[in-house]
This record gives sequence, C-alpha cells and structure tokens, in this order.
Amino acid sequence: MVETLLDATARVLTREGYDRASTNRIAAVAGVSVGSLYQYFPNKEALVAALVARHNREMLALIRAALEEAGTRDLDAVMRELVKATVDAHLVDSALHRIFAEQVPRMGQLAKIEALQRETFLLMRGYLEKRRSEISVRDLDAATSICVTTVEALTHEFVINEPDTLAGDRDRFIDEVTRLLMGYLVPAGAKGVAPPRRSLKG
Amino acid sequence: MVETLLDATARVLTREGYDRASTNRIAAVAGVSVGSLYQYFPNKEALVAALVARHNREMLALIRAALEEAGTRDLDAVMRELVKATVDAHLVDSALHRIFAEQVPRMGQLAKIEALQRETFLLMRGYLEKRRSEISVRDLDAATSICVTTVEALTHEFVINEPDTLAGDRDRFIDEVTRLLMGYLVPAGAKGVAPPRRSLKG
Amino acid sequence: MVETLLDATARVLTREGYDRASTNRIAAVAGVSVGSLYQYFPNKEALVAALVARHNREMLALIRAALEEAGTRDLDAVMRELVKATVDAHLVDSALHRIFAEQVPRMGQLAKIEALQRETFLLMRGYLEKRRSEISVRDLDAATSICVTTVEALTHEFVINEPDTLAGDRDRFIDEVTRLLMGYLVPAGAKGVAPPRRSLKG
Amino acid sequence: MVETLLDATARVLTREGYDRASTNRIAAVAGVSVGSLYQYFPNKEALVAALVARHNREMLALIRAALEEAGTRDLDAVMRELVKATVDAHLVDSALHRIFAEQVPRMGQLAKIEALQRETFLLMRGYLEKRRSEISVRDLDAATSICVTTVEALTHEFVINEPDTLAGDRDRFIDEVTRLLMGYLVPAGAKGVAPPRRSLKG
DNA sequence: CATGAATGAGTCTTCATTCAT
DNA sequence: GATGAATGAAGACTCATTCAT
Repeated sequence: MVETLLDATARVLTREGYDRASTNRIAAVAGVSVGSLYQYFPNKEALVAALVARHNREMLALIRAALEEAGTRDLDAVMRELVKATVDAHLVDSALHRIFAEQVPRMGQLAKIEALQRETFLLMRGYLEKRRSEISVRDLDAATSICVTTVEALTHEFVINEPDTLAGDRDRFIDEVTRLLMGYLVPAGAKGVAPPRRSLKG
Repeated sequence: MVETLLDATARVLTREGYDRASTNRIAAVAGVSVGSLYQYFPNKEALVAALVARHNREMLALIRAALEEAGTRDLDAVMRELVKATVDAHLVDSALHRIFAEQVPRMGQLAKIEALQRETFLLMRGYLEKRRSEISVRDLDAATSICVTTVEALTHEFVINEPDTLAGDRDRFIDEVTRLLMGYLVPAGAKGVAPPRRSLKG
Repeated sequence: MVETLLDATARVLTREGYDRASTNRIAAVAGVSVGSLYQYFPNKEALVAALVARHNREMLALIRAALEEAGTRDLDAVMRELVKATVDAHLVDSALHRIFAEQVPRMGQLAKIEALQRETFLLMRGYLEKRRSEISVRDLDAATSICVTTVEALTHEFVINEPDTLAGDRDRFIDEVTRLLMGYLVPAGAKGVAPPRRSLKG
Repeated sequence: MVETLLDATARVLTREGYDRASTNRIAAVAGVSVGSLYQYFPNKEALVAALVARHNREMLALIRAALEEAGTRDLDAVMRELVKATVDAHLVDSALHRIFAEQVPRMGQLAKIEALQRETFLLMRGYLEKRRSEISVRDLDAATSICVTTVEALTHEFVINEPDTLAGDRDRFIDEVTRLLMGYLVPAGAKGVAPPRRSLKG
C-alpha cells in the first residue's frame, strides 16, 4: 500500500507537476481513497518526503555499489566510476528528479531527510582516506565536501538542465569532471608525493 | 510602483515564506491594492519571476564588475576573484536567495528567464579566450561550462546549506575552489604550455 | 453584509441544526460566496459568536428597558418586571435561543463574549443598592448573583424545556418566580428593617 | 466491555474535548478496536448518551441518598441537605460534567434520555408532600419544579462557571440557596401555618 | 489608473461507519 | 465475537484573479 501510494505520487508528480498534485488526485491514481492515504502518511509533506527518501535510497545504492566495486583500482579510475555512477543515479528517474529539483518547495529540507549527500560524503571520505598518500590536499573533510558537491552539482546540471555544451555527450562529460577532480586531488607536479605547498590559507 | 511591489514581494517572501506569500498580502505590504498589482503584473508567477530577474541582475553586476576589473591579473588571481565575487553575489540577499532555492516552485524555469548563468558563461568564456595560451583544455565551451557551474554550485552550497566542513571559513572556501579551477584549467605538469594530454574523449 | 451573514447563520442554525450548518451552506443561504464570509469573519466560531453577541444584545436591551422603566416602583413590582422582561427576552427568537443552548458547543465561552449576564448583573446590582434598606441580605453581590442566575435559569427552563408544570402559564410562572425572589430578599418578618439574623456562614 | 468503553469515552472527552474525541480514539484508549465499539453501541451518539446516562445515575444516587436519609429532620435541614447533595453530585466528575454542559451538542436531548431532573422532581415532590402542612405554596407541582430547577441551575453555575461572587465559598453558597428555598416555601409571617395570602394568579 | 469587495474552485484533512477476515 | 484496514462524504478555509466603481 505504501509502495502503491509512492508510485502514484511519483506518477502524478511527473505527469501533472507539483501544483496539480493533490492528495485526492494521488489517492485516486493509486486506486485507493484519501482516507487510506492518510492512514499511512500523516500529511502531504510526509508523503512527498517518503518518495524523496525512496528515490534517494535508490540513487545511493547505485553510487555505493560503484564505489565499493571500484575500490581497488587507481584513483583516476575510481573518480571516473564515481562520476559515472552519479550520472546513472540521476537517470534512475530523471523526470521525477527534475520535479523534485524544480517544483517541490522545501526540497532542501526534504532532501536531508535521508541525506543522500551525507552518505555519499562518508563513502567518499572513506575511500579518499585509503588513498591518502596519493592525494595532496590537507583537509580531507573539505576535499571530500568539494568533490562530492562538485560531482553532484555538475551532474545535476548535466542531466537536468541540459546545458548547451556537453549536452548529450555523456562520456565527454564524465572525462571532464574526472579531470576536474583529479586536478584538484593531485595537482601539478604533486604525483602523490607531498601535500600541497601552499594550497590553504594558513 | 514596480519597484515597490518587488520590494514588498521580497519582504513577504523572506518573512513569511513562499506558502504564506499571497498576492493580497504582497499588495498590502506594498501599500497598494491587489488591483494595482495586477495592473503591473499579469499574475503571481510574473511577479515572482520579475523579482528573480532583478535579483539575478544584481548578482550578475557584481560578478561582471569583478571579472572586468581583474582582467589584467594572472589567471589564478582572476579565478580567485571570480569565486569571491560569486560568494558576494550570493550574499546580496541570502535570505531571499534561500527562499528562491528552497521554496519557490519552478525556480528552474524562472531562473532561466533572465539567465544569470548564461551571462556569466559569456563573460567567463570571453576571459578564458584571452588567456587561451595558459589553459590546457581543448573545448573552451565545455571548460567554461564546467567552471561556471562548479563555482555557482559550490558557492550555493557554501552560502545556503552551510555544510559542516568549511562552514563559515570563507577564505578557505575561496582557496579550495580556486585550486579546483586551476587544477582543471592548468593540470599537472602543463604549466600553461601544452594542450592536455588526454583530456577529452576524441 | 455582516447583517446578511448573521441572518443567514441564524436561519441555517434554526432550520438545519448546528451539525448541518457549514460555512458553505451559510454563505449560500446568504447569497454570497464562502470567500466573502471569510472576509468578514475569520472562522466559523467567530461567525457564531457574533450571532450570539447580537442575540444577547437584543435580549439585554429588553431587560435594561424594563428595569430602567420600573425603577421607581416598589420592590415587588420591579422584580415582577425583571422576570417578565427576562421571559420576553427569551422569546425574542426562542428557536435560535434553543439552538444556542442545546446544540452549539462551547456556548459557555461564546456567551461570555458579550456577557449578557454580566450586564444584567450590574443593572440588577445597581437597583438593589438603591433599595438597600428594604432588603435583608448581607452580601449584595451574592444576592444579585443568586437573583440574576435564578431568574435566568428558571426562565430558560420555562421557555426552552417547557416543563410539564407551569407549561404555558406565563403569568403563574412570573408570579412564582417573583415570590421566590421576594422571599429571598425580604424574608419572614423582616419588613425591610434589619439584616438577616443568621443568614450567612459567619 | 461496555464499562470499559464508557470509561474511555469519559477519559477522552475530558482530556481532549468533544471535538477531538473520535470513535477511533475512544476505542484505542479503551484498548479495543473500533469494530468492537460498534458491536456494543450503534453509533457515536448512543455511546455518549450512555455515558451521560451513567453520569446522571451516579448524580441521582447521591441526591436520593441525601434526601432519604434526611427525611425525618426539619424542612430547613432537608433543604440544606438537598443543596449540599446537589453540589456534591456536580462534583462527582466536574470535568466531565463541564464537557457535557459546554461542549456536547444536543446535550439537552441527551440529558433527557434518563431524566435526572424528572427523578429528582419525583423525590422532591414526595418529600414536600409529606411536609405539606409546613409549606405555604398552593400548587405543589409548580413549587417542586421551581425548587428543583433553581437548585440545579444555581449549583451548575456555582460548580461550572465559578462566578466571581461566592466563588469557592461552598458553605456560604449552600446557606444562600437554602435561604432562597425556605423563603419561597415558607414566606414572610407564614410560619408553616396558613396557605399563602396571594401567591398565585387565580 | 486605482481600488478592494467579491468570487468559488480547489486544497488538505477528519472521522463515523462498514465488512471481509 | 473481535478486528482494523478501508472508505469517501463532507468540512473549514485559502487565494489568485476579476471588475464595477
């Protein structure tokens, strides 16, 4: 029933948009009565939040699988895998993802409910730690944050907003973003040897 | 009058949130009647869109000024200036910016109305062209897109979501992002001399 | 408009009962839209409260007129007048009054909004003060309270619940209640001479 | 089971108020399912009516006991006992009583279901008959009605609305009401000897 | 041009009641 | 007899928009 309702929500959301997605309409599409909807979700927000959570879980599963699988390869390959997995994750249900991003108010808060980014952060951070010696950044937390946010944001733009340049060219996109990450983690001349000479404020 | 209405809209939006911002309330805060509001804006969406446009114009002005002013300095300095200007732009009215980002549905479309990023793209692209020789990327459009989106997205996160790491440490943030950009534009061993070894698919 | 809405409320209340009196129905009967109703009354409770207040004002006017007019006559005549006026007041719109008493939740609180009893209390108390010498009660406030509440309650029962005995016999009812009041204010043997020998606790 | 449900109803009613008291909630508090509730009570109204009846029975038991026990004492003492018992009866569960009086629609009709007042009337009437010679009222039914209603109404006000005057002073309240009754039953100069001089219309 | 009263479709939500298990 | 998931009619209330003045 919960699944049915979430499916209906996703469907109404993508087909009609957030504004036209009323709880009655969702219940109707799900083939149940509004009353039933409210037996499983206290209010509309909770319903959408649950859908967001489910979507995030699906995305996270992809990213986690990719990172775990690529753990033994070299840094460049892992980064490329991360980017690719992120793109795939955004394509799980890109229409829904777009709705979340563009139409659902308070997404900021909703998204945090089952913090996709938090999990990704931890995964990433764990991996970078293992490759500590190859990386020339001082603060690993900051670096992780930069990497994760960058990949997420660029992928988001790539998938959702379809920027003119790079549009459709998925492989090129992945290359570029990988270069961006690698250039940051292993900058000029620092072949995994020493920390950056003067990279940070202090 | 238009300005008065936009001011009122901004105020109601930041003080009451998007959900509680009705045209009647906005008109009341502006000190005019709803009828007058509808004489200048065909509907609520147009009103909010105009406010977004104004906000974007203000942000763009800051970034343009920074880039034009810094045009003669070296690449690293310019990038740092770009990041700094972007941060400042996001602080022009961060409360309003947050509302736009988190609460206003269809922001995606509204934002495009007077594409902040498009303008920034052109500015950036023009600048990178001038420094073509120092940069080791093949496709300048792609590179511009990557840079602009990266800066925008990271800054957004930094200003809006205040991530745990780097939180509040504005200078460190600027350093990191600048490093990220420079590592991408001038990667390992390529001291502004040769094109990237294997940066793109082809 | 306010009057129209109150009239409609009274009509729906008496004709359909409290449970079936929805704001939409009231608006429809008033010949306006729900929206208009909510432009004049913040919620349903306020609407009903206003109707109660209006009804109470009408009742109070009758009682006040009677007491002011009878001020110069002897105590017995004034009490009789008070009772008669109270009965008349309860007949102003007895159907509505019955609805208020029997069906409107929280009447206790609503009734206090424009405290009919409070006003009656003050009027009564003022009068008893003038006739202080004829009355053998120690605490005038308590006596006033007893009198006002007694008259109100008995009249209420008489008009609303139509008790078997005395039913319909208005003049007998008025006689009895007047006797009740007089026996209390001027008890056995105390012809306006001294205070009661042992009437109170102390 | 019936008792359990009535207890739960009373509890929900006093703790949540009438508006928030749903059959589902009551069943939950009673520790049974809604279905079971509907196996013992055809609908919500019947449930509340049964609770009212139970409450009334409890109140009546107190009053009956007091009157029967005091039957041999003098009139003044009996009246005082009646008033005291009525006050106590209203304090059996004053919170519930208040809810009945102020929040439950149609209480008027429900209350009649097992007419507390009717029983009290008969008890009272029986007692007054025994003391016929001491009383100077012509119509015993009318007198009984006046007495019972007066005591009930004044007590109700005293217990529920806590009027400013007499508030909290239970003994004084009892004294005053007793005086009121006695002044009515045995008026000025008529020491239980002759019928009233001019008490009734005819 | 300005006004602001009026509109009414549409929203979320509740809850008494049923009935298949 | 007990259960409790499912029902869906109905209710209070909002708000973008219009239009007569």
